[in-house]
Amino acid sequence: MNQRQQELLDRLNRSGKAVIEVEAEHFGVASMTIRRDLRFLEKNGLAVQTKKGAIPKPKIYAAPLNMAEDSAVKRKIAVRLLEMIEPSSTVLLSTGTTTLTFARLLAQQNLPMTIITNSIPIASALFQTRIKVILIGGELRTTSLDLVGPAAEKYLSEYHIDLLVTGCDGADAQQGFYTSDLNLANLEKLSAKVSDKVIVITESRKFGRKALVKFAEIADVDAIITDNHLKAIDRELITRNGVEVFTT
Amino acid sequence: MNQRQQELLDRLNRSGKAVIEVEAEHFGVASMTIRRDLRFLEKNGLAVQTKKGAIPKPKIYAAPLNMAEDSAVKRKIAVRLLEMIEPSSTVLLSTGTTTLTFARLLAQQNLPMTIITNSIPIASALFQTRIKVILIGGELRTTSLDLVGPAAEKYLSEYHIDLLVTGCDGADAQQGFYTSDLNLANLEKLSAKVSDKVIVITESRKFGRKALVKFAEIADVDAIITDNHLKAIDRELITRNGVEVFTT
DNA sequence: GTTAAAGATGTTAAAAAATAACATTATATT
DNA sequence: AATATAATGTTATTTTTTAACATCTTTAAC
Repeated sequence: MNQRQQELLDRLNRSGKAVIEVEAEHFGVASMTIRRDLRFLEKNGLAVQTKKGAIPKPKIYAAPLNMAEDSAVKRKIAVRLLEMIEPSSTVLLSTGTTTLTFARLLAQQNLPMTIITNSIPIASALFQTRIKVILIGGELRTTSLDLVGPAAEKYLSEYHIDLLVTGCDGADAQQGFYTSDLNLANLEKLSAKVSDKVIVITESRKFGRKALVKFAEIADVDAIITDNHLKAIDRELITRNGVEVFTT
Repeated sequence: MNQRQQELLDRLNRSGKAVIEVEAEHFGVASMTIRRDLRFLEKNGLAVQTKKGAIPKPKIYAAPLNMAEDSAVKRKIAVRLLEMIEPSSTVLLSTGTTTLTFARLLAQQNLPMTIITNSIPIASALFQTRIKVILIGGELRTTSLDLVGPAAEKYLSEYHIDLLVTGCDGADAQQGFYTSDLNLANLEKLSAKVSDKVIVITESRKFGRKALVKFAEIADVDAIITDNHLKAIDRELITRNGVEVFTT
């Protein structure tokens, strides 16, 4: 990378964008030269070419965080859960999109509490709040920004948790809760074991969809928070197990 | 925003990019329609139009993340370090801006190796590459997205590392290396202990600036990689300790 | 139900931008 | 200085984007 390319990259990072004609003027070179420079920067993962120029390459870790948009349904569930949280308690918040929505809500509340999680997006969402955040170490999954594996389990086994809050990929009112990753299922089982109380938060549409691995029986949990489209029969089956059901 | 635009945004966020012709095909509409949709998404701050399509709008995150831009000096140091890395080795990459620059370089190379780190940005930068990433658990610092504390130390103490790569906040050619956080210093000391080899990468301007806590003597490290503005006297003092110095 | 209006989508010609190919200039090497 | 090599500039060609307008769809009013 030559002097001009470096300065171009610096200007790009400083201002957030580069316009070919403007840069060609600034450096006193042909626009073709700037085109070649931007091509070079893109090739090296430092920039992304846009319509008439380029922008800095979006940092990789930002993208997955943006992926999980908060849906209206998830936000309602999160608000319902918030009412049930004891201030100053220690909560284990497992990876998932609904739990992430809840974490974003918590960040706004800024309560003095401790959150333990295996999700990088959740930890990031709680960054620079009054909440003390402990991230469980482990192997980074290639499918999502969270940590699982034996090391994660070992790490977690030394904690004692007041409340576990987790989501699920699938649920059945008689069978229990499912996730699509075996490693994650193991971690979830252990999480429930070290926690005094377990709450599952999930959209009602997850009911009837079984995923790869079961990580908990219905009776293993203390409460389920879901939206108001939960079928009456499912609700009946759950409460029969002594599990509380809260809807939005 | 209509149904198609919603789904288009969804696909955009999921895959990280949208190509006009591909999307037109997928939705069974004219490419002009997708152009109009992307124009709309850009206008609403949800996407940035690129050469033949668009990417999701890079969200600006907390200041500490954005400040860590790759500078030309850091990139040169990172390139120099890359030449010295054994493929398939296990490297402990400590938190820092220079180490983050190196991680970004590594992500482009996509070598089959294992990286252990206590930095969330570093772990994220290596997400979805062939590199196996292990994130050390611990307490999230409020000043930067990394993990420290007794739990982190306990976690780390069970590993054996080929090579530790770390930066520093301050350095002195006679006294050693400094950082501004006591917890981090403790972790750094332990990191050096569990590693066969230690390389410090740092900009030469850090020399002569002492920070709060010393975490290593000069003689504790095997090599230092810095830029070519390192003073001759500093270089002399370092090599006298049997420590190799590489400059860009 | 009909009809007008507004909005969305499709089509195509014109404009703009990007590329490729080659010419020229600068830089490095011997 | 001669030569090779790399970088930059120029321009013709191709591709992409835009703008303008035609057509189709939806909505709302009557």
